[in-house]
Order: sequence, then structure tokens, then C-alpha cells
Amino acid sequence: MPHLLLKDLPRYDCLLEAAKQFPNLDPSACEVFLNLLRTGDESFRVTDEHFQQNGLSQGRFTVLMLLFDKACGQSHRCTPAALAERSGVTRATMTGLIDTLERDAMVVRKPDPADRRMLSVELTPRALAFLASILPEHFRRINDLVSPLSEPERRTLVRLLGKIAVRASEAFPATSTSVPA
Amino acid sequence: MPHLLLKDLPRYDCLLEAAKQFPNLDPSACEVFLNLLRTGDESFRVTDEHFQQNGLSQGRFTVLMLLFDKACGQSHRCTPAALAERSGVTRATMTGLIDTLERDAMVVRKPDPADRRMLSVELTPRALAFLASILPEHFRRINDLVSPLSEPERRTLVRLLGKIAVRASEAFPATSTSVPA
DNA sequence: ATAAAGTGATTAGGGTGCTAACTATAAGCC
DNA sequence: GGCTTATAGTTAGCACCCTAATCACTTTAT
Repeated sequence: MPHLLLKDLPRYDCLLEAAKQFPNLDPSACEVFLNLLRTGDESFRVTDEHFQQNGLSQGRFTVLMLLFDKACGQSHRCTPAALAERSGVTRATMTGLIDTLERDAMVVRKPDPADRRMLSVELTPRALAFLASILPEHFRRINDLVSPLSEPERRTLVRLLGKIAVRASEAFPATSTSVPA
Repeated sequence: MPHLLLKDLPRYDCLLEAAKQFPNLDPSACEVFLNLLRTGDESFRVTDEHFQQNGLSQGRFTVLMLLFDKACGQSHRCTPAALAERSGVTRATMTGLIDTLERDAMVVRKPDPADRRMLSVELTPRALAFLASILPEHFRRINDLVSPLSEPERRTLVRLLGKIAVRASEAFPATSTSVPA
């Protein structure tokens, strides 16, 4: 996420004013865009702050949750490449995340007996206990954050966000590492 | 912004499943939260990609826009500290942003005659021409991103996002640099 | 069998943001 | 005046994530 935004968003009448200079500027679209980035960033901060208090980052938390999900029944092979793919980071970044998690005794790397290029990554008991200790507060924060919205409002919000997310991935596909020659 | 999220969000039935283990987990709240972070991140990517193509970052763009706004009539004193405050970054970070913008001949630092601790930062003509060249495409991308939403839907989305943003800043106030004790 | 191409993981180096410590200047108080 | 405190800007060092290049191993083709 941006980590840098306008702290106080431009008011709508300022956008109307600015639109006079730029024929392309659609005030309502800009308003949506700026509110989306700001609220996304604020929401991110709410949980990230909690992570930092516990020596975690968003990236390491995501990895732990993916492994935890697997530990709870699913039997994905948890290789660094698969974790990177599912987290949306590069394999190089995943190496670094696993490095620090392993240093903190949260995960272990195990060689694959069949293919010696591959590793599998597994949670330690310490990680399970750690997750059990922080998840209640994590969920409490999320509930608190979303609490002003009724159930119908939540459904509406998810639907509208979904429309934008679909548009983003269709009109502006992520430049993935799979390059065309 | 996070820059790292679940690429494919957990489906709702998975959240229902997980809720059995964690009494604190509210599936609809989590769904809102995850969609908000993902859509915020995707939206950020849409414009950031364009910035990168033009050698810009979100941070430097924000600074340019704040100075541009000032150049267009408002007469804020544009000191580094004021820019940092309005952008939501630290003064140290602002020093770095202004460094690179000055290196690229986009801004100049001018000493304040009255108080020799202070500087004021001003756009160069080059920056004005540069902004005029990239802003049309910037606004076009925003319009395209938000295009799936009707005007009433946009108002609804802004209203719902606002509720969450208000809650975030009230229940989880940003730990600013102004420390107690 | 061996060379070539493909795949998994890592390392090297860069950009951006942060906190904490530092320098220089200004303002308040004895 | 001279000492303390506050403020503006910078510097130093860290964490995170990225791209590009590298190493190790497997698979495919000759």
C-alpha cells in the first residue's frame, strides 16, 4: 500500500475547481479514488500497528496465515515459490520473509526428498502458539473497524469494491514476471 | 500501502470455516477488510505504474501536487515541515523526497529571510510542464478505474468508506510524533 | 551419455519509508 | 547578556519490497 497519501483529502469543491483546468478530471471519480486509497491505508495501519507491537510485518503475517491454513487440513505443498505466488510477492522477497521467520523460530525449511531443488516450509509449534495469542486481538480490531457498517452495507461495500477490483485487473493487468520474450 | 496481500482472497465459506476456530472472527467484517485492502492496493498500483513509467513515485507526486495546488492561488508557506504534515510522512522522509525532486530540477529550496531555520520549496517551470504532460493520463486512469460505478454508487461507496475511515481514526488514532511524557 | 534448456531458491544491489540522533537557529527566562 | 527549551531541517542506520543475476538441480533433446 502507498504508505504515503494526502492526510487531509481535497474537498469536493476543490476538485470541482481543479476540473476547470483539466478536462480529463472527473471529480466524482477522483473522490472515489482518493477515499479508497486513504481508507485502505488507514485500515492497513490498524492491523499493521498491532503486528509491529508483536515484532511482525504484514508480509510475515501473510506467510504465517498461509501456512496455518495449510496446517489446518489443506495439503498444499508449501514451497517458497507457492507461498510467493499466493502472497503476491516475488520469490526473492519470500526468501527474505522466510529468513526472518526462520531466525525467529516460527518456521523451518525442510528439503524435498524427491526434488532436491525444492524446499517445503512448515510452521513450528512456537508459531502456532504465537498465532493463537495474537489472532483474537487481530480479529477484534477488524470487527471494531467495520463495526459502523450494517450487514447490508457490508454486502454493498464488498460488491462495489469488487467492481473496481475487477476493472483494475482487466484494464490494467499486473505486469507479472512472466514476460513475453 | 501494504504492497503485499493475499493475491486470491479467501472465499467466504473458508471464512465461515475458520470462524469455528476463532469465536472473535466475524466473517462479514473480515470479508470487508480483505476486499478493502486488496482493492486499495490494486487501485494504488494502477496509478503508481504510470508514475514509475515517468520516473516518479507516489511520494514525489504528492509533493508536486501539493506545491501545484499552492502555485494555483493558495498561499500556504510551503516549508518541508508543512509538506510533510500535509502528506502524512515524516520530516526526514520529506527531506529525501525534496532531495530527489531538486536533483531532477523539479523544485528549488529557497531560504527564508525572516527565520534562517526555515526553507520554502517551490516548483520549477520544468515541473509545471511535466505535470501538464502526465496529469491527463493520470486522470484518465482514475476515470477508467472507477468507470464501472454509477454516480449513485460512487456516492454510496464514498459514504461507506468514510464510515470506516472515521472509525479507524477514532478507535485507532495514529501514533503521531507528538509523544506524551 | 551429454549438452541444452527449464525450474527452484538465493544473493546482490536499489528505492522508499521509518526512528533516533544531530546541527543550527529562535524564543523565553534568570 | 547568557542559559534553557523549542523548532526546522538533516543525517545515519534500519526494514521492507523490488529487479536482475547467480547457483543448484532436473528434464529434454541429440
